Amino acid sequence: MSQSSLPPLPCTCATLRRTARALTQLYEDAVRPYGLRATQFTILQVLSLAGEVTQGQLGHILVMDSTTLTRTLAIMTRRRWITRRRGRDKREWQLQLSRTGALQLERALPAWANAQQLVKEQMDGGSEQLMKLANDLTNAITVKEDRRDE
Amino acid sequence: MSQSSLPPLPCTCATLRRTARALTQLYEDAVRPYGLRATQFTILQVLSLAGEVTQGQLGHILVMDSTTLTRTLAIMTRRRWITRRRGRDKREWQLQLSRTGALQLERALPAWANAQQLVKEQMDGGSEQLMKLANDLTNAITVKEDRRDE
DNA sequence: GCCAATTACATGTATATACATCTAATTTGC
DNA sequence: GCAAATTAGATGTATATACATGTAATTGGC
Repeated sequence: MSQSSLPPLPCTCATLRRTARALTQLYEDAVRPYGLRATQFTILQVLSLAGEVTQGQLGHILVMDSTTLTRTLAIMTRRRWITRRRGRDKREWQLQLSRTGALQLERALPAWANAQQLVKEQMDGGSEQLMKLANDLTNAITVKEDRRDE
Repeated sequence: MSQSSLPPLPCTCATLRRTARALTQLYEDAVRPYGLRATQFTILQVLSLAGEVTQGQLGHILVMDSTTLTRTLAIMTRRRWITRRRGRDKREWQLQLSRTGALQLERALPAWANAQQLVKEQMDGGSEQLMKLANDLTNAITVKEDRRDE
């Protein structure tokens, strides 16, 4: 089994980027009917779990440059999936899932769960292992200065 | 150990995309002094290993849309890292690493090896496991129609 | 061999992504 | 409390990425 049709790559980064592309195709096929991209779905889901967070905190959680989020959040705010208000610190935005956004997430959730289920089945128990290793690596290489919040 | 500073994400796709972003930062920091992006380095390395391939074959290997490669290859061809010539089938391009490209790869290789080594150390033996699981998943979800070449 | 279907790549468009640089707000030293 | 240093996010720019669609070449059916 596992009759490799893809040549292995010598580079860990290239390998994980390739897997991310493959997964992105699978998941975007799933949520496309709801007008969502992978990143957008992820942000909806994270906001739903995390409640109110600043743009910078969201960037930390996703290991994504805060200025990258400026563009994606602009799209999502325009579509009224997210509400933003200034925090006590007037430089930062407090972000929250709007009712529309929560509804949007709810609608797409079954399609996402299907993709998620398919991955679990294909990996035959290995998906938890994969997630754990991926998270260990992310934690290990994500710069420590990013901590201070806890 | 492994005092998780990052919250786990419920989504396999989001998790792997996050890891890919973290890895990309590490590896791009390494090869940036040589004017290379992660994707560009990967293409140099793959061409060095694979010899002459068509654009479509390269897309299969990287699980990347062939039309995406059009843009990246245009950049790399402009910089003379790659030579393209029409194949017997005049629709396709036969791609090859140029001497300049091979030199470019050679120059950046030690910096890449450092990043690679750092990942290996951080993962304490788990990096092979991670690569294997990632490749299994990629093979499992990559559409089978993509085979015919072997 | 011809026409229809398919294939390989190009192009238009939208989003994702990061870095350099900029501005405004906050924090730190004194 | 003020000036200097830092921080949060915005903006300009370049690349990465995929999909829809277009064009030219190839293949398949007859």
